[in-house]
Amino acid sequence: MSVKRRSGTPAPVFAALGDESRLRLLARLGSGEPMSISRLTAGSGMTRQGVTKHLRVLAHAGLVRGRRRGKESLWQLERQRLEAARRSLDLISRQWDESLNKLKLFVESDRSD
Amino acid sequence: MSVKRRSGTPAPVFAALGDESRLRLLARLGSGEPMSISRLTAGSGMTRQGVTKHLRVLAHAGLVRGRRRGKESLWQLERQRLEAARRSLDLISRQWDESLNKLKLFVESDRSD
DNA sequence: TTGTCAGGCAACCAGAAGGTTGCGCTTGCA
DNA sequence: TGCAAGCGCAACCTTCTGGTTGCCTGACAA
Repeated sequence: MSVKRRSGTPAPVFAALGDESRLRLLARLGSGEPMSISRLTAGSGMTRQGVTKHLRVLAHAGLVRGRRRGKESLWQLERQRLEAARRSLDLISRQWDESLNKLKLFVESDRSD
Repeated sequence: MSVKRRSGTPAPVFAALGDESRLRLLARLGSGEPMSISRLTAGSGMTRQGVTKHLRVLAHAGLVRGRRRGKESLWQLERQRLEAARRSLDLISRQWDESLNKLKLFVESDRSD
């Protein structure tokens, strides 16, 4: 395993996604090629350091990855985490469905008319 | 529309999901019947007020709904938000895929060998 | 009517989070 | 060799957040 993460809980990923600025960064990164911090900063309405902080949060959640090329550092999306998060939502939703179904069946069989 | 929400951004929903305590509450609520605050508090390791606060956050994100019955207030999941959140993730992921594909096609057609 | 159970409201607190500024270090180019 | 671009680090500030405690209100059973 290359990245140090306890894969047990999806909360950190959701927390990382729970900020407008970060979602905007993800959207910009989603448009294709890796981008440098300066480029991400331009038109973002905040400081380069602000962008850097957000990128680190995203990276710590495994949603993004950065590498250094020359004097600039290029960042790109890391897709697997998004899918993992989606699977978590699926799980919760499905668990809920099953419980509801069981409950419904139980209630209906209980009427016994 | 019954709930006051700007449906533009999914960030609040993700932010609501980005906390372990709240995920645990969702999991317990996902196991079927609506539950009262006292019942949710039991075994949660925090105060009733803490639980109440989290429930309010979840409710504000549209993930949960509470109604009063007699002297207790019953809470249950609200599934549509979960699906909406999942769709948001789908969207980001798909947008990314498309961009990557375009880029790949472009690069490959550029080689022209 | 009185006691108790379930909640709501408000104040408070410590720590985390979003964001900025200042400074110093490399990389690359003229 | 010198200078500017791009970045990292650290300190700082303000606001938000997770959680608690204290007190008061409403529902209901005896």
